[in-house]
Formats: sequence, structure tokens, C-alpha cells
Amino acid sequence: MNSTIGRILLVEDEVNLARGIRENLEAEGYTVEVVTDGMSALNSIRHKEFSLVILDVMLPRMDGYTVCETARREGRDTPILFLTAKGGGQDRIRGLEAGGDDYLTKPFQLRELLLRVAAIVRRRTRYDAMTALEPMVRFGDNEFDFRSFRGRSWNGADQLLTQKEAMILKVLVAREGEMVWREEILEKVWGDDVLPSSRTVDNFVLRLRKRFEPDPERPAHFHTVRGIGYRFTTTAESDQ
Amino acid sequence: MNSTIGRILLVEDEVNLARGIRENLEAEGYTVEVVTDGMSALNSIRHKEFSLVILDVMLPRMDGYTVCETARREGRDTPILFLTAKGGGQDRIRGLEAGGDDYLTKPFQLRELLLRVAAIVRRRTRYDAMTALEPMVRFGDNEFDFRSFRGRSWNGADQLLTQKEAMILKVLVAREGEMVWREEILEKVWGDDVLPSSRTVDNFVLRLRKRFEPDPERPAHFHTVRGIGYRFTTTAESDQ
DNA sequence: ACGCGTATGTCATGGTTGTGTCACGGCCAC
DNA sequence: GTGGCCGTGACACAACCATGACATACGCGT
Repeated sequence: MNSTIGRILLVEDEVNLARGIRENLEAEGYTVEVVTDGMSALNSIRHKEFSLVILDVMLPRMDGYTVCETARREGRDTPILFLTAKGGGQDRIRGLEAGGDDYLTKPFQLRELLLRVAAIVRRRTRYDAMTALEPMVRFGDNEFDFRSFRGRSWNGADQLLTQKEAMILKVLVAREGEMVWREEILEKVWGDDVLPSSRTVDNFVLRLRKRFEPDPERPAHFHTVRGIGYRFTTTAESDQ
Repeated sequence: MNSTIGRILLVEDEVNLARGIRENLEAEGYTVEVVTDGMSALNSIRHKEFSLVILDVMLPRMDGYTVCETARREGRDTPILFLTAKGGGQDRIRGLEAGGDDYLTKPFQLRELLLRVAAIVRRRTRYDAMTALEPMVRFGDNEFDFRSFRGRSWNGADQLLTQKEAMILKVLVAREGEMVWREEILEKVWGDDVLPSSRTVDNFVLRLRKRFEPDPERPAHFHTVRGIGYRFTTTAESDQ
């Protein structure tokens, strides 16, 4: 159950509270980074990827709302959970206006924080894994829609992919033209925890070929890169 | 990327939130018009054409439900996506009865909003006249009216759905062709607070199948997506 | 050019997990 | 109380996926 299920940025200037939260989150398996002021928070959000930011409102150097608003204006949509001082409705409204995703009023129960965090992270990772803004891929005479896991292959047959099949296709498509290490596929599709043998990956690629390649023995889209992994191309391309 | 792939009317009185949403939609290539109260919204809907209306529920001068109901009564079938505050089931039912097409509860992630918008606009432009998203749905030889919760199934039998049944149907219909996570169904129908076991969802889908599927064991409209949830299609479609 | 070692292709199989389905019990409204 | 609705648990079943075995292809060194 442990090992990294999400990277969290914790922005909190009360060091004792910060430590308590961090320890609990880490015990749940998250990777936690802590900063203690608003400017640093903004910098971290700009330059690193997080599954979630837990953002205190009262901070030195830049308050939480401003951090959030600035980040949103710059197009970052990292989920943000506010920690607001006390329950005045005013705070909560500001948090929402600023573009926050959820908020918790101090004092709060750690348990509740953990629940919110879990909800946000889970929702987010599932979305990322399966749904891009460009939900459709076409290659050769095939097409596939990641929103429905349904597609059509060159011969006109409906193709309903399973979850894993779709995810592997997605990983390959996301890096169209580049080779992708097996290792990376495993990590992206299965996560850090469970690592099935890499033969499993072969199997799924095999299935994708059977579904979408007119001649699976001479793949035109799902290429093998010996010693490395696979490479997907949108346009047909022989392996010679 | 694209130019004018859709004209969107955004009705939201919290100016910061409105600005954030508008900027993001425009970045995606939509044309956005913003109004901040219900009366103006209704006027815009009456006199202009939009691909979609994003409608906050809490508004000055006329609440979102009333706007929607009035527009529907006047025969406008512009798709409407509600932004509801996080809250009691009452909201969700009202949105459903008012004839909305989809709804998102605040706080939401901008990314999620963008995905919904893309889905609705795309569907709209594709089917257009055929299956305009309306308070009425037809699929196979079935039909159902979300305002009266009444319908008729393939064999001619009257179908009076219960509230929950209707809400689940609505959630599935709103995202016709796409898979919908159990999680999302739960959240939309029951809200964030109360979360019954996800077996409950199965049961309701089972009931919908019994009511509307000629052969419930081989569903043609209510498809299972293993590991994810369900997928509804207007046209019959076998699962292979 | 040949052969060997290693990586991948391919298939069949069992275990595991998710879902279909039903029946029961609680709750609310009438 | 009684009837409809809803949530839950149990059981069976089906889908999916991970694995191992074997066959085949590749690439390197000689």
C-alpha cells in the first residue's frame, strides 16, 4: 500500500503543525515537500509537478489566496486545498474565487484532512491517466476514443479496449514517435507499487497489434525497439 | 489552436471566478461571453445563439434554475451546464427537473470543467439536430422525460422512474457515449457527503436495464466498463 | 556467414478481482 | 400499519490479467 501515491506540496509556516501534517501524510504513502512562505510556494508550483498543494492562507511574504490566483492566472491547474483560519464564510468564498478546489478550516482533524487529500488525489490521478483534452487518436485506418475506450480498427471492427490496454495505448500515443522504455510503461500504468513482469507489457502490445495492425507480424505502428521497449507512430512505418 | 469552435455564454457573478473560467476557455479556442445575473442571461439566450451555457445557480435577479426552466419553456434547447454549490440533494434534483444537461459542483477543477465543455460542444456539433440534449431522451424504442420522471419502454409499458433512478439515468445520458466513473455517479447523485457503497450504483443500473433493455443480459444501451463504471449509448450497440 | 545468447512473439492457463443478481431490512410518507 | 424506495450483503459468474513455457527473431562476435 505504501510508496509514492502522490506528491504533495505543503505550505504552512507553523513548523509544528507542518511537521505533524507531513508525518501523517508520509505515513499514508505520500511524498511531501514543505515550504513556509508564499513566494516559495509559488516558485515550487511553477517549477515542479505536484498532485496537490495544501496551502495555508496566512503566510509570510504572500498570502495563500494570492498564490492561488497567480498560479491559476498562469494556467496551472494543480489542485489546491486551502487551510483557512476560522470558519468565517468570507474566507471560504475567497478561497473558491481564488480558484481553490477544497478548503478546511482550522482547527481540523487530521483524519479529515487525510480524507480530503485522498479524494482529491484519487480523482485527479484517474483523470490524468485516462483523459486528455485530446481524447481521440487516429493512426492508419484505426481510431480510438479514450473517453469511451472504444474505437474502430482498419477493417471496420469495433474495438472495445480494457482498462490496461487503453492505458498502455495512451502511454505510447502520448510519446508518439519516441521510444518508451518498458520500465516507464510499467511505472505509468501500474504505478510504483505493483510491478508485474515485463512480459506482461509484451502481452498487451501483442493484443494492441492484433487489434489494430493489419499485419501483426510486421507492425506499422507499434514498433519494437530491441533492448528498450516500444515505439508508436501515427503514420505507418515499416521496421526494416 | 482552433478559432471559434464554439460560442459559450458564461453566467457567473463572482468576477474573479468568471475571469478565470473565461481565460481558460478562451485559451482552448472558445468564444466566451460573460454576464453576471439571471435576467441578462435569459436575454442573451433568447436573442443569441450559443453552443453552450455555463450557468451558476446562485445569481442576482433570477436564479439559474428559473433561467433554465424559462428558456426550456420557450423552446430553447441550448445545452446548459449548471454550476451548483456543494450541497444537499435538493439542488441536484432541481437541476435535473429544470432541464439542465450536466452539472458540476463547486469547488471543481478547471480541468474538469474544460473536459465537460469539450464533450458537450463536440457532441452537439456532431449530432446536432438528431439528439439535442434535452429534458427528453430517446434510445432504442424507449423514451423518457426528465421533467415528469415518466417514460415508455420498448414494449409499450409505462415507466415511472424513482428519483434516484432518474438521476442516474440523467448522469449517464448527459455523457452519452462516454464512460462514467462510479465515483462520479456517486458524487453527482448522492453528493460529497453521503457515499453509499458502490454496489448501490450497480443495483440502479440493473433496474434501468430491466426497465429499458429488451435483453438485460446483453445490454444494448447501458454498457459496463469494467474497473471504471458504465457507459450509455443512444443507439443500440453490442458489447462483443 | 554462421552460430549462439538473449530479447521478444505468442499462446494457454489459473488466480483474482469486479460485476450481476437477488433477497432482505430499514426508513420515510401516507 | 403498509407500501414504496433505497442501501447492503452474499453468492455466483465472468472478465481480465499476470505468468510461464515454448517458439522465433535479432544482433553480436568470431
